[in-house]
Amino acid sequence: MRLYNGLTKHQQQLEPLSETVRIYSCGPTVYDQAHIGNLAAYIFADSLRRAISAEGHQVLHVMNYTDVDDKIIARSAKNYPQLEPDQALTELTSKYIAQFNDDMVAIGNQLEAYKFIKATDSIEEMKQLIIELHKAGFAYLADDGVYFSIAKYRQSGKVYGQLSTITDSSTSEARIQNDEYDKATPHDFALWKKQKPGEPAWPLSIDGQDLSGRPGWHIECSAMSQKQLGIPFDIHTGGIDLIFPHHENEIAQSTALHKGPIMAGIFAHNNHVLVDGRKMAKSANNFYTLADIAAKGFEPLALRLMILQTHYRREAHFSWQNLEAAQNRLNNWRATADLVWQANPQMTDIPAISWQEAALQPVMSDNLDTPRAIFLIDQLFGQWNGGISTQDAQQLRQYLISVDSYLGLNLSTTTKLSQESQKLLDERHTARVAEDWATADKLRNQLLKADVEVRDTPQGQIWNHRR
RNA sequence: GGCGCCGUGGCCGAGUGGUUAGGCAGAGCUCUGCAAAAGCUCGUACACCGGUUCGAAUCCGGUCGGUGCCUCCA
Repeated sequence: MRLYNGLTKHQQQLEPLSETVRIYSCGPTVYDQAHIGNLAAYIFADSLRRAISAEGHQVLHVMNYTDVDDKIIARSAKNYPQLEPDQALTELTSKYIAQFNDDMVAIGNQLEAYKFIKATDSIEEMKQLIIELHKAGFAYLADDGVYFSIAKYRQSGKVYGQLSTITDSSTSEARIQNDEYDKATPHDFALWKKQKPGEPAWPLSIDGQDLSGRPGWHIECSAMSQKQLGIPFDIHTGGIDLIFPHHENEIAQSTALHKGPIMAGIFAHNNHVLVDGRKMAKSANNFYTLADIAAKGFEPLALRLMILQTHYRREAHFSWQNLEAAQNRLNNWRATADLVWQANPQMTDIPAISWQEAALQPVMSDNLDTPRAIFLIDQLFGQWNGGISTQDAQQLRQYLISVDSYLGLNLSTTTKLSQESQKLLDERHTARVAEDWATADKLRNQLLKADVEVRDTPQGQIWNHRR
């Protein structure tokens, strides 16, 4: 498996650090419905893990739920004013965690393949890390919380900003203006924020000071990844917008106390989903959710295919036309999948594109080249319009399993025709042989009502399930 | 302002020096009793200007346009 590493800006061979490939994916902040752009990041992470697994590696894939942060606190206070802050928080986050899990399943991600972890279940580890960072001189106390010192980090010989290649001069001006916190320097970031009135809080005391409050965003991922995967682990994923400051800060926190390699060997970031040329975002109010897609009659899996048709390092374009194209392609692929049940002994066709050429493994291990994989599938599937031979049908069954293992489109779940439908199909065959067109057409309509489409070829009828 | 990325036919999207990628959408034709996600054909794409080269969508320079991060963000 070759992967582009944001750390080195080059592709490299994935060489597992241990028997199990350890992946950490920055998960959702559970204060609202995920939109398509958010989901794209998880489709990417899921595809990556699928590909690594398919290569025969054991994988431990951890994803966090960020279930405490400023936005969550604000939203929970607003939605549940009658509850205590911590109860309101739990109420809100549990609702959206459930929603997120539903979305994950809907878009074809393998929920059972992840180890999920909530930030609020790792507060102790976060506190411990903060205390150690403070003890080692990388953190300092301020009026409103605990901060990480970039200067101290650099003094210790470590590099800050290697992912984003960001410099002091490039950020300082913009950041000072937005600086609401009591930082020593603009780059420094909060490890811990002291409680304000009406906010949930966890106890923390350093140097005898009561710092009760909540963890900063970045420390959550550092503590959770370290707890679940150790240091260093193999791959860290997230959207490109997480490169700075989130991942830079994670690296600093996780690396400050360690000698040797930094927190993860490979950082893999997916690009944005665009709408009308602009990044889909809550703040821009140009986002769509799975519910919006469903309302227009499209399936979440069509969205998955639409996302996968663009390489993860490139910007993907969301449009209804694009989604429709993906939905049609998905439907056509399913129709081909149904051929698995319709092997025709008369057919001797051998695919013009060989099974070997259509193998997904080589292209998927080439930096997760999903567009190429889709092209190969198109090539292969386009060959059985007149029917499929017994041997090809058998191989197709195997191929579908492979497609599903990589792309998660559930093509191999194709089901046999029901007995009733099969009976109608047989009757229609008889009617056609007898040139009783009226009956044949009637039967075709009956089948359609059972969501079975039929077409006639010189070799006989071919059916497919309608979605 | 700093650091990046991108610009291919209606919509996507491959293609890193030399034959039509492909999909979806559209038009026409054909096969078929009709129909069909069937077959065939078509629109002759590569932002612009230079340069390198026998030859560039593909390399180099510039121009224009778009956009991302720098603030919560997938």
